[in-house]
This record gives sequence, structure tokens and C-alpha cells, in this order.
Amino acid sequence: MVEHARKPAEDDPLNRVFSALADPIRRDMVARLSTADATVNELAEPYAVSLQAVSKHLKVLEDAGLVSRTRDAQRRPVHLEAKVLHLMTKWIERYQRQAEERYRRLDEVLRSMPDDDDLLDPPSRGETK
Amino acid sequence: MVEHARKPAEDDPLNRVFSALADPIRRDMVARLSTADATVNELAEPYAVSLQAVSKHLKVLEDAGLVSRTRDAQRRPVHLEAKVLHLMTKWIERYQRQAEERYRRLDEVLRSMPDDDDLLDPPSRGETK
DNA sequence: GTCTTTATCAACCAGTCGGTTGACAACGTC
DNA sequence: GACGTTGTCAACCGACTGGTTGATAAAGAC
Repeated sequence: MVEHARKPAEDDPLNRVFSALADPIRRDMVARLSTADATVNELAEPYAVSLQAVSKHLKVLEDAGLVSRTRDAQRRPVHLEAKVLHLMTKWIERYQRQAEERYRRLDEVLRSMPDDDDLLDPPSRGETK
Repeated sequence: MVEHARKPAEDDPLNRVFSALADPIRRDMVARLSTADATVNELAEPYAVSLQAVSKHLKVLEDAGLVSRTRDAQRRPVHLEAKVLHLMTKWIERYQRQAEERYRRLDEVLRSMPDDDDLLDPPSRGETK
């Protein structure tokens, strides 16, 4: 079967936001935009890549909803849309909380069980670094 | 020029964590692991991909520090390491907070400024060609 | 008008990514 | 020892990614 065509596009907003921030240049842009809007040239200045490459990075951030661009003469000021970041934190914190609570409960169960080394997987799994 | 070799590896932990979670299957695995450890076969069961593909996904999650694996006979129980998620939330929240505060301040400035659209744009950076 | 600045579009290229199949390692069971 | 289960490794493949260069659009400056 050649039907491994995979999904045509990453339509999930979470996909786009996570992968947008999986690049150090884009993360740095977001960091800088958090203190001030900037033009494409200003944004490009610190990086050792072409302006076109920076333009592409901005497109990725824009598609993820992380930035918006307006028009100011021939300049295109870039503006951080910080709300989208909340999408991610909500996702992350949900499972973080769930996991932590589970460990807490597991810990209690283990404490109330004198012998359990046959089917209760003791906590000796590595998080004791 | 062949010198566009880019960085040889994504050594930044943030790169690895963000890109690990930029995939819906891996995000789903993390979600499921947040309630219980699981073996590779158990994890693979809901997805329409081969076991080998799932094994690769787990390697990505492991390299990002998001999961750890131990040994239990021929089984390899997978365990979520939720602490790493904190790395991301810290990063995100920092710039989110910064941006929101900036908007708040800008709002105040705009309110206290009757006219300012002529030459009040003094960052004057960038021209260091 | 013509020139300059600012930014995007288009085509290309090498490397990475997510998937596949096939081989095989490791361990328990018979 | 042979077999079944569980999982990984290796090689391959097509799509996507991040970079390049060249051409072009859009707007102000002259």
C-alpha cells in the first residue's frame, strides 16, 4: 500500500505552535518581540541568515498565530500575539498535573502495602536522580 | 558555498522538548502516560502505524527527557518524566508575562500622549552595515 | 519618472522526519 | 534447544524544513 500519504497539513493548532517554537531562531524572535514590536529587518539583524530566511520564519510564526503583521509604509511591523501561548501552557499543565497527582497517589499505595514486588512495580524506576 | 551546514544537532533541550511535542501521536502518548505507565505494545495499540514507528516516537520522547524506560523481562515499561514539561512552561510564561505587561504599559503611554506620530521612533538600530 | 528601501515570492538543494519492511536481540516458556 | 513475545536496529523512501539566490512588489525619496 502506498497510502502512507500522511496528513496533508498540520491542521492542529497545537502542532503548529509547538513546531513553530521548536526552532531557536523563532524562539529568540518571540523572546525579542515580547518586549517590542519590530520590523523584519530589525528582527533579522542578529542572525547569520538571509532576510528571506527570516521572512520564512515569520510566516511560520504567523501561521501558528503567534505573531501578526500590519503595514507601515513599506515596513511590516511584527507584533507578538501572546494569547496563543496560553494554548500550550494549558495543554502542558494538564498532563503535568495529572502525572504528578498519579505519582503522589502511587506513593501512598506503595506505603500502605507491605509486600508488593510481584505486580506493583516499585518506585525504583529512575526518577531518583 | 557548502558552508550552510547548520547546527549539527539540536543540542538545546528546549528544541528537543518542543519538537517532541509537535507531533500528535507523541502528544497523545504523553497524555496517556500521564495516567499510567505502559509498554510499547500498549502504547502502539491505538495508532495505525507499525510498532517500529512507535519505537521511534518513544526514542524522540526519551531524547527530549520526557519519558524514561526500564526493563521488565522482555517488556520495556515507559514512564513519563513530567518535570521536563516545566522547562517549557517556564519559557512560555516568561515571554507571555513580558508581552502582556508591555501591552499594559503601552496602553498607559498611549492614553497619556495626545500626539506622537512624527518622530518618536528612536530605536535607530540595525544600520550597522 | 527613477532610485532605494523593505519585504515577499519562486525555484532549488541538502538534511531531517515519519513512515515502511526485514532482520535480529533478549527474554520467558515449552 | 526450539519457539513465541516484545522491542530495537538498519536501510530505504517521499514529504517537509531551513537554508540559499534571483526576481519582483510596494512604498517613500529624489
